[in-house]
Amino acid sequence: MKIKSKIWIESNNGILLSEGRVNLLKMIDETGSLNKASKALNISYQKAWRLIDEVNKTTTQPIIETKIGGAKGGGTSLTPYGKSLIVIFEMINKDCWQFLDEQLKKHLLC
Amino acid sequence: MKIKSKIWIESNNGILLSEGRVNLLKMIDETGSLNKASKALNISYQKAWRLIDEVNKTTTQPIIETKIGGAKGGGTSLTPYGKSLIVIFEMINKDCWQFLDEQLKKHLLC
DNA sequence: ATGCGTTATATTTGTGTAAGTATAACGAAA
DNA sequence: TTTCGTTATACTTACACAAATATAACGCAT
Repeated sequence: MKIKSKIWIESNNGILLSEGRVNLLKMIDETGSLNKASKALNISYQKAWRLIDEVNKTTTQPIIETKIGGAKGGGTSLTPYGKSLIVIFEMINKDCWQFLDEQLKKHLLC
Repeated sequence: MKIKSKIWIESNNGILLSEGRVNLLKMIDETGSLNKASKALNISYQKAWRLIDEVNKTTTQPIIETKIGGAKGGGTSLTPYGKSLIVIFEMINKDCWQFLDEQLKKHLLC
């Protein structure tokens, strides 16, 4: 018997952050490329791009920087703001899980 | 900017409770019939039945009692255990929302 | 015994989202 | 100026899941 949750943060322009998006951002940070990140997460580049595009539309400050062309073809990296979003989301998510586990125990739902 | 969540409780046999299932249980309690409850929630009877069937598979104690046939065709009602599940789930859900709102404020994610 | 409204299922049909395909643009380096 | 790996985007196809359809079973009441 286990309690689970999915949390996400949205503005009036759409979804800003969810678990999948945060995973993608983390992978971009690791690989320095949206293309590599999508392969690592086993999703299509197109889907990854769409997710990031949506995230971008909801924020005023940019969360990523992209470079097109060049010797290495280009790349994508996170802005400091983007990195901070990951940290905050993961903290809230972790705390939420802990909170829910406590609630389940408290109400003895077994 | 708003934080949202979906919570659900699952056992090793499948999902026990989620928001949709709780709504359905509440409506069954109000109407005394799975058929009427499904119409009230604007979902098909088949979907409602499937949901309830899954819930039943995850619990040892029964959460509903069904009657087939008879003058009024039959009906479905909640057991005391079923009613208590609703109360507990809604309490946890409400508390979770409040918790998340506090978290969002705390981290000033705006 | 027939009708009725319900529960209980299987089977078919639809639909919305995910996946796949295709292609343009870019710019540093050789 | 050609090559390369990437970002960026449109368009088509596939598929899982929801919805719809169909039908059986049930048992009280008339």
